[in-house]
Parts: sequence; C-alpha cells; structure tokens
Amino acid sequence: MRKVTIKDVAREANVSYATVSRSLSGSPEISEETRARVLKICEEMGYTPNYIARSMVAQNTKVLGLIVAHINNPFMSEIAYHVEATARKRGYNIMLCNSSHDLALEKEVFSLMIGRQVDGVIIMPCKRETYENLKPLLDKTPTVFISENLKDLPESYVAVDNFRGTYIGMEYLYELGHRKICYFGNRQSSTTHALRVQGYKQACTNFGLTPMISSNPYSSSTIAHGYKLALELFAKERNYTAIVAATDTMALGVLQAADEMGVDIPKDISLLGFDNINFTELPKINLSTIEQPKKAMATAAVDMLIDKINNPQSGYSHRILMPTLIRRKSCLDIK
Amino acid sequence: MRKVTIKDVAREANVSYATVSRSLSGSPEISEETRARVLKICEEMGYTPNYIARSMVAQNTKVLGLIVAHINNPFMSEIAYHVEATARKRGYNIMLCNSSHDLALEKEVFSLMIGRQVDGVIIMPCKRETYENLKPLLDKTPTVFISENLKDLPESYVAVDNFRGTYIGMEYLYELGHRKICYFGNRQSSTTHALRVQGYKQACTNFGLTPMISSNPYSSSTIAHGYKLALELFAKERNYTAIVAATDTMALGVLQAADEMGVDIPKDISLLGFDNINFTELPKINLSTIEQPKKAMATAAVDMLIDKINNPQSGYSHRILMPTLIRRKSCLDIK
DNA sequence: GCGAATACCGCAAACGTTTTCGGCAACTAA
DNA sequence: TTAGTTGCCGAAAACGTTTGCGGTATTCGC
Repeated sequence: MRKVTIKDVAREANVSYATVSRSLSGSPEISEETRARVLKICEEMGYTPNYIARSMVAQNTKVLGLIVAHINNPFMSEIAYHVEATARKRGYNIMLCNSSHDLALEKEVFSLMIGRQVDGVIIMPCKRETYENLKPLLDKTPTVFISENLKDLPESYVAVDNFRGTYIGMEYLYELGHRKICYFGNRQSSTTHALRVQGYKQACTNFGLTPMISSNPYSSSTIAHGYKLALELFAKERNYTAIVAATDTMALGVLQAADEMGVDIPKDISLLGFDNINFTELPKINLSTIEQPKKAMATAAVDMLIDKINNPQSGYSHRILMPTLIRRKSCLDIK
Repeated sequence: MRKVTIKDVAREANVSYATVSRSLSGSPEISEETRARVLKICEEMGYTPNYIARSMVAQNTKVLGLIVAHINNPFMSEIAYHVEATARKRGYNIMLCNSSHDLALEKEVFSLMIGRQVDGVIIMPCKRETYENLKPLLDKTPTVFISENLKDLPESYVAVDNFRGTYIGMEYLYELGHRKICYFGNRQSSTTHALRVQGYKQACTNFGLTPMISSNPYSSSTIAHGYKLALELFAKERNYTAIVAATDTMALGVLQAADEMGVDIPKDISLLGFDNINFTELPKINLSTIEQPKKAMATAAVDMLIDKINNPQSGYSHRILMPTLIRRKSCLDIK
C-alpha cells in the first residue's frame, strides 16, 4: 500500500520534482508541453498529492476542528452537517470530536486539535465554563464559538438572538390568549439559557404577567429533565395554560409526562419549544417552537473562522441571527 | 500565533533536539535527570508536539476517515459518536465527510481522504453501487464498510443480521396473532434492504402467510416514502393487521399518514420499525422496533479497521451482529 | 590500573512537498 | 555580434519530527 510520490513521477518523467510540483500547481513558469506530459504520467501512475507533506511547508493544514458535546444530538448534528459541507466548499476538511458534556474532555480534545495543527476550531461549548476552561489555549489557534452566546467576551461567536426567541414565543402565546405561562429549564451553566429566561421575564413584565420559572439548576436540557419538571407541575396545580420549554428536547419530556398523567396537549395546556430539531414536525409531536437558523449559523461560523485565519490580527466579531416562530399544533388559541 | 517547536525547547534546555524528542517519547536511553529538566522546560514554554511532522516520519497519521451519507440522520450520528469515542480511546482522531447520498461526492471525499493520508476509512455506503463506485480506490487505503451488508464481497464490513431482524419481528407479530402483514420499502439499491425483505418472505413461508410488499424501487427510506406508501394502503384496503417498515424513519411516515387518515396505531393496525433510532421511545411515538446494536457496530468497525491497518495482508472479515426486538406500544396483541 | 562494557547524548538523514534562487539556452534589440 | 531579456527548468533549503549510528565519559570487573 506504498503510495506513489512526486519523486516517483519525476524519475519516470525524467524531470526534477520541482517541475512535477509546478505542473500540478498550475504555475505559469512551465511549458505547456512538459506540463501535459507530466500530468499524463501522474495520471498513469495514480499519483495523489500528500496533504501532510504539503502542510509541512505551507504551514497550514486546511483542516478545521469541530468540537460538539454530542454529535448524536439532532441540533448539533444538523449544525455539523452544514459546517462540514460549507467547509469543504471552501477547501477545508473537518476533524470531529465529542466533548461528551465534560469540561476536562473538552479541554483535552481542544489541545489535541492544536497538536493536530488544525487551522482553526469551531466549538459548541458544552457548558458555561467552557470559555474559562479553554482560555489559556485560545491564543493557540483561531476559534469561533457557535450557538452559545458569550455576551461581551473578546472571542468570536455566532448565536441566535435567544432573548428575542423566547420573547416572540411569549408574544405568540399572549396573542393566543394565554396569561398564565410557566417557563421550564433555567439551566444555570449557560448564558444562552440565561438569555432565554430574560426574554421570558421581559415579556412577562411588558404584558403584565407574573413569571413562574420551574427549574433545577444542576440538570441539563434533557428529555428526562423536562419530564421531571412537568410531572411536578402537573401534580401540584394545573391552572397554567401554557409551558415554554427552554429546548425542544425538554419539551419532548413534557410531552411524555403529559401522556402519562393524562394531560392533553394542547387542549389542557399549550407547549412551546425552542430549536426546531428533527422530528418535532411529526404529526404525533407537532411541536410549535422557535427555529434557530442552523444552516445560516453553520456557514456564518465557517466563514468567520476562515476570515480569522486569514486575518489573525483582525479582532473578533459577534454575529447574532434572528429566530423565527414555527406555528404547529402544540399551542392552542384560548381566546 | 507561531507555535513553539522542539528546536526552541532544545535551545532553551541546551540539549540536542533528539534529546527532547526522546524525553517526550519515554525512551529508556536518557537519564531521568535530563528528562525531568526537558519536560519542565516543555511545560514552561507551552510546547505541543506537531502531529503533522510526526506523521511525516512515522508514515502514519493516526487519523481515521468517516464517511456517512448525512450526519444529521439519527442512526448515522449515533454510530458516528461511538466511532469517534472508541477511535480516540485507541489514539486515533476522526475526519468526517458527508456524501449527501451522492455517489460522485462519495468518491470525491474518499479520494480526498486518501490525499489526506488517513490511516484507514470507515464508510457507511450511501447506495448499493458504493462498492463498485469505490472499487478502484479500495486498495489505496484500508477500508471497513459499516451497516451495509456486502454479502460475499472481498471487503471488510460490520453489519447487523438484517435477515434475522425482520424474521424475529415477524415471529413477534405472528405470536401476537397477526396473519395479514404488509411489508413497506423494498429499496432496490441496497443489499441491506434486500436481506430484510428476504427475512420477511422467509417468515411468511414458514408461517404460511401470503407476502405483500409495498414499495417504490426508486425512493429512499425517508419519512415521505413511508407516508406515501401508507396513504396508498389505507386508501385501498384495510384488512391488513400489521405493517413492517424497512426503517424507523419510514415507520414515522406511516404514523403521519395514519394520523391524517384517522387510522389508529396500534388499535386499527400494528406497526413495527427497524433501527431503533432516537425518539422512537417517546410515548407519543412508542414504536416497537428492531434494535441495531449501534455502539457494538461502531466499536467493531473501529477495531477491525485498526487491525487491518496493522496487518495489511491479513485479508478481510465480515462481522454480523445480532438484532434484538424492542417491544413498545405500536404492536397490538390481537389474539 | 587497565580494558571493556555501559549509559547517555549528539549528528544527520529521512519523510514528501513547495518555493526561492540561480543557471542555461534561446530569443530580441541595437 | 553582443548585451540584455525572457522562458523554462534544476538544485537545494525548509517545514518539525523520529531514529539509527556513532562518540564520549563513566563505571565495572579482575
């Protein structure tokens, strides 16, 4: 399985290997005659250029690192798809690592990628502490954070307007006649979630509603968490007419609890999610939710990163994209 | 953003860079005294070894390519997670590419990975023609196919026993009293699917049932396809008591059609899926299905590949894992 | 106290490219 | 004819490692 190198081609073509290199790179200082001959021999011998060797002299790898908490999470995998696709369009490949929601692991794979000489990394933080966790490494390679809002931190990121997301969700519910709306899932370890809560609170203030936030600071945005919170709420009281879940995943947990407790959604209580992940559009689920423009976020992140790679001194940028409301069947008009 | 190299460390420590290299690699022919001193200086200077340079001399990259049709597919992303995790445990990193169900693209990214000098690639074929498509390239790098059954082809693969999968599904339905069972989705372009159909047919023969296969040879295993087939069936006749869908995704389409046509699953008709993807366990879905042991498949693929990398002349191997039945609520006992 | 073994470390080649520099031949201009 | 220009190509350095080989100083055995 020994690969044929540029030297093999050079020997065969009876030229120096500089000539072979120039033939392939489309350099002007070579005659069309020899170029054609060299290219033909390359073809015949099945030569494929070695990116590793090229990286050595070029001092770049044309590889981007992508770190996600867990690729088997519909939101992340959709982002990952678009990151890979647009990166490839731009001449880059993707090295993928999962942090498995573990800060130590996240740091480890980040270092790993630096060792791998990636030209830059796109990271979807696994926790709020990610920034502090990675801080000493951030000057080692261009980095763009995605999906997590870092507020005024001096690092590039792209995120959705989380505040506005829950706010327009609340507007929608208010228009439908809802006045007792409960919020699920103020995860303490995430700025993203903090902003969503702020959007909720602001809407409550503006619409004259009394906020009610149900959460467990230590739990994550899982199905199990939504399930647990919903179970508690349904057991206590049922005078709320709507629930706003911090994520679609949590909303799925709410659905599960409702099913078990004999609570009908949306007849008994309305439910709004956030993210618009895969399968929420299924008729059996039919979850109204706030869409994050995942493709736009992914391409923006890739382009920001490439820009940062090409202009290392150009500072940082924050890109906030607009969420949109997806009206499906889980929110009832009760006017 | 210039990185500190082994030479910088050597100069600082006043030793040759061979000594630095040996200190890091744990070579015995170096005194503990100087090793400690060198390691300390490495730490202080923030030295991280350059894998690219290492790859040049080692003639390997410790990178594995992973090609999937679409990472935003719950089955593939779950496999991808475990592939990445176990590869990392074994000292390898993952380069990810999507083929987007396109043969030309699949070939292109495969070549790309060869150029990238990956030590081997794990590929989830996007179509049946994948093997012929990639054939001229297969001797360029060790390759393991995953999830797709290649029958007797001289290439390594790991797959589930698809024949047995549908067969045990049929056994289950038969035990529940079902005698009129329809199969959805004989996709022509996949051996995997052909085997599932065979399992269905064999069960029909053994149990004395008359097979009924509903399919469109050109369509894929999508929600839309399942939806369309179900719509057709429900419009024509309803004397079938159960449907076996070729994949969970198709089963979700069936669920959608049932919902729209006012067909109750499982009261009116039972439904069995295949794959056990994410979210099928949700109470609103609650799909009985055939589980593919995704983690076991992923680790098997990685280990097979590494074995093949270390023993290039050792031939090929076929690893078939056992599917298991997941009993949920979509299949009714009608005895 | 002497030769031999041992422990430790440096030199330099090698991995497969790209690119700078320079050289040679042919051509142009006077 | 000659000096200058241009077109094309080769030699060699460089990228950051690893490793075989050789060399030196120290230790050991007798």
